[in-house]
Amino acid sequence: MPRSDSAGYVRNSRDDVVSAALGILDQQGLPDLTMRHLATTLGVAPSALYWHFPNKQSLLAAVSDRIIAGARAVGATGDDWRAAVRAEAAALHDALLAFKDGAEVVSSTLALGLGAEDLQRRLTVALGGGGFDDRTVALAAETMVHFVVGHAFHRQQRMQADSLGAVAERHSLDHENPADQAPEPSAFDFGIALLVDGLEAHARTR
Amino acid sequence: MPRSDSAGYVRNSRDDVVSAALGILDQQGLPDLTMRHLATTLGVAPSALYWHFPNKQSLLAAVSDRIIAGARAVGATGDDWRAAVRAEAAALHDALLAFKDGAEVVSSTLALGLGAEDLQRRLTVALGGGGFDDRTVALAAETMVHFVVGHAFHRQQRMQADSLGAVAERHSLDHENPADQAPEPSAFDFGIALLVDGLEAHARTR
DNA sequence: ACCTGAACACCGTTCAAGT
DNA sequence: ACCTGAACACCGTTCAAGT
Repeated sequence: MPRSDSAGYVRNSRDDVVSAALGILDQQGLPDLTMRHLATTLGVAPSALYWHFPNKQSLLAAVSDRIIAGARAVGATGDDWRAAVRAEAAALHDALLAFKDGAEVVSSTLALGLGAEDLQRRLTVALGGGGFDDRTVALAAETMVHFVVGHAFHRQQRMQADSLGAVAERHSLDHENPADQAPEPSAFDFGIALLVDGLEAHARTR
Repeated sequence: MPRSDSAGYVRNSRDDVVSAALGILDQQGLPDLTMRHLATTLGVAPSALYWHFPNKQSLLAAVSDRIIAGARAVGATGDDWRAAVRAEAAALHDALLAFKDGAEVVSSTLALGLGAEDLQRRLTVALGGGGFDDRTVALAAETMVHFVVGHAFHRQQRMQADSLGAVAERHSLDHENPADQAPEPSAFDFGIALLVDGLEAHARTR
């Protein structure tokens, strides 16, 4: 909560800045999340932001961490590691979709190695229930991260493109059955199922 | 090949522009691939580029298409669709890594639906050899595209980060065995194998 | 602890005009 | 067919200084 200083100007905490950034991201999108725009929203000069963050990338990393932290906790699923992995992947997928351009922000942060490690960590934990060796778990988690983020990114861009233009042609075969009530499994579920099945096959050959 | 005009200034074709852009991308990286820098390299005013391309994104889409077109042709692999899929994935992966920041450029173009369809198309064709139904092929291809691009992107960013800083800590368990001679299968091979195995399992349950 | 003010060194894009 | 010149509306970042 920004407070009014005795000196008359606003004082923001680091968390205030991240919250304002998330607001701009969700309502206007990543292209409008500029340091100058963010500063204006906070009622502050652009240079003030550099007291809280050394640069824009680290701000985006903090935003990214908050997006991932919003992923719902997955309840105990008994001894079914396959269900646990699927649930964890779905929770992370939903968290990326919960904010406009969320997947893109997390993708760039992840690529730069600046944060969002919780994504990989949660999948790693879920996969741990399968009793695979550490290397297998790590590689499978990495593969899933690429798929989860890539899918969400692609989906979000498509939504934006669709809402923007009267584009006649579909550029993907994955149209998610917008009207159906009992649709076939989505492209996301399919991809995750493929990976889980692959892991089971891998386990049997040892 | 840029020619000198009778009027005294250079005349570039659309292909000249794309080639110059690829050169800057590979030698300086995506952040330095600006319209102004590109124009300077071509000996032309920035506004001249807008005769060839309506905007920067469409320029990047053309660059992206050239990167994908550089993927080596995969020879006939007999009747082994698994080998064909693995070879195709590896060829595309290598093409993305052949230019600095290549994966990032292709990723953004792909996300915006502006090009790079050849990526999906080649994997789709390779998967066709497995005799799956069309929907399965399309979804599997999409899953693989996300993995191939995501992996290459991540890897390229890591290389850049490593070359840049004396960063002590590893942020991934995938360290690619830089010195080993007969290394374990790479994270890339592992991911692809997982997907191929998953597809086979899927096929058996029909 | 948090912010201002001014500056530096850039961006992508448009458009009328030139050859 | 391809380019110039000038302009518009922006960027991220630094730094000395203020309270």
